[in-house]
Amino acid sequence: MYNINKDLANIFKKMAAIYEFLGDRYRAMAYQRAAHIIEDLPDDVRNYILSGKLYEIKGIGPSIASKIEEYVRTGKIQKYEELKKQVPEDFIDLIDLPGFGPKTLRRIYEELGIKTKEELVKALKDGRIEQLPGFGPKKVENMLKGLQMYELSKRRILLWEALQISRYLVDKLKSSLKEIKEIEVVGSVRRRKETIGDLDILVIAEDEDRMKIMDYFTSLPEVDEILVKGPKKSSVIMKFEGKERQVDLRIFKKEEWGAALQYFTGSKQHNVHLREIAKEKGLKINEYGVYKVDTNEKIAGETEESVYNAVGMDWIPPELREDRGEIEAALEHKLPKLVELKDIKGDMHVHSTWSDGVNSIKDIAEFIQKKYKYEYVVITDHSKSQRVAHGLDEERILKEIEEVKMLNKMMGWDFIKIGTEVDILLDGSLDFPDEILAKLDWVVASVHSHFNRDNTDRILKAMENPYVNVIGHPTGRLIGIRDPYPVDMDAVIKKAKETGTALEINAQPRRLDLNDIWIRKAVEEGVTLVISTDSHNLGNFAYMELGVSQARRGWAEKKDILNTRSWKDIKQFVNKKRKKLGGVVQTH
DNA sequence: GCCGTTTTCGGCCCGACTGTTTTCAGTCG
Repeated sequence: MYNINKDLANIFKKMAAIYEFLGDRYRAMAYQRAAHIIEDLPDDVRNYILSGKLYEIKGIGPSIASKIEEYVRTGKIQKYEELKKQVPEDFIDLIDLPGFGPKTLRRIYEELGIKTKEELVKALKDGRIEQLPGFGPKKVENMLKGLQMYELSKRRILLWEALQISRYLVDKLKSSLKEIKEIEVVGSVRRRKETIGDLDILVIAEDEDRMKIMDYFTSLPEVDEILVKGPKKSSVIMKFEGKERQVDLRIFKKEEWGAALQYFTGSKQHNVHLREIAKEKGLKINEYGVYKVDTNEKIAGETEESVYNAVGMDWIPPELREDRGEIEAALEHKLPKLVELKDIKGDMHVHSTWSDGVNSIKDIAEFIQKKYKYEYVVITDHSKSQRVAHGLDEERILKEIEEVKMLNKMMGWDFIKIGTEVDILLDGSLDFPDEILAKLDWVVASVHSHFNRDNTDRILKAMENPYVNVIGHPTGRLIGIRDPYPVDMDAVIKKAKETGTALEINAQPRRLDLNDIWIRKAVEEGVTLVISTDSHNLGNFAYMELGVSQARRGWAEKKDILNTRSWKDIKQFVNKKRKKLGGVVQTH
């Protein structure tokens, strides 16, 4: 069964845009919210209909629920078809462009009769729009710029790239300006979302130093264009390796810092929900602090903890701030104690020169021991079906096992563990016979072919093998490049629990697979997870940070992540499954 | 269109900056 949540979310987003154009702001907000909710659902909406739970979802009322049912039944939403006729087709997308709001577009449509993007560009250039009352040359210029940026502004960058840029800018600003007392990158970077649009930076400084900081910031060599420049906020377009990014800088006072961090970290839905609760308690939250509504007395704001505490909540880790239940949990003091990078004891999916990695096993082992202080590393080279990756056949993997034994002897202890990333073949069988798999410490099984067919049965069958310990990158997606292959993840999660197989959180920046939604589902079902870097060179080991933040976004605690445990415990995990499914138990 | 241990009607987060204005609407995050 194919997941239709995304299709529905897209329709509701478009309906929201149309309602905004029509001037029905609040109805637009309702649809926008519904779109987000549906996108975040861990299950196909059809399952919610079947279980009668659709009407229990907060934010989905009778009207939107009936539209969801209509779409499931007929593949269409009649109301949407009617709405589309009331707005020129091009305008639905234009509403998202910088410089184009609903009011502006509406006037251009009504007063000039413009219906397409081409006509719009023409009218902007020949001065017709500039002559409308309330419009002027600057506004027209900004609209043209908005159109130009269309493609660019829509493209999001990977979290990893955003983190590199963020850290560079923070270092640069902090080391160049002693006036900056504190600096932090906020927004979706701080929440560790898998892709990032703009970068938001906050600093603390004295009032009299503001303009000096803004002058320095807006004249950095990477700045391509200044969009906005004021004493409290500046906005620029920066160019990094040919790619354009919007970067915002805001300056606050020390006593406002916590409120500012909270406000600009978002997400928007999280903040709206938080403010609603504050309001119920007679409080008002803005980016400067928390205030009593009746007396306007400021009661919190210097630290983020004080802001959350003021409304009766525990501090919420940024990775959870998506309005997916964290606010309710914080009110009840039931937030999870999330896994941390320092909890990680080893990496369990690594490629060496034996297949398609660039470093020898010896170099990998020495590097990891020195830099990461792990207790173990598992080498998991490809199996023979992966010809392009120099996958190993039976003969070569036996030699690899010998090499690892030899290296461990040299190092004086069993730091290196030997495993494989074995291909799950089309029929669900594996690319190595059980006799080989039985000799290994750890087996990752992954799908590397036939991405278009339904891969559920194939993966379920692989999980039934007593030697398969974890499913690698379970959905096969590549962010921004390839959608997940069709797979019933609910069934995979169930089977994982049943068979004692772990699921991987692959930390490669473009994979981050499982994603946050599926991690949460797996955690709820009590499935064990493994965070692995799938490293192909020494630099890749740093991706562990991304895997951990993704796990945190999925509400995972230390106990949910296998590689926070010692190797003794991991061996127990392996043998438990082998025993249960009739495999040969590891003794070494 | 959604929501409600103050409300089933009347709200729906809030402030900065810009561009166009002689005091503010529109946009943005």
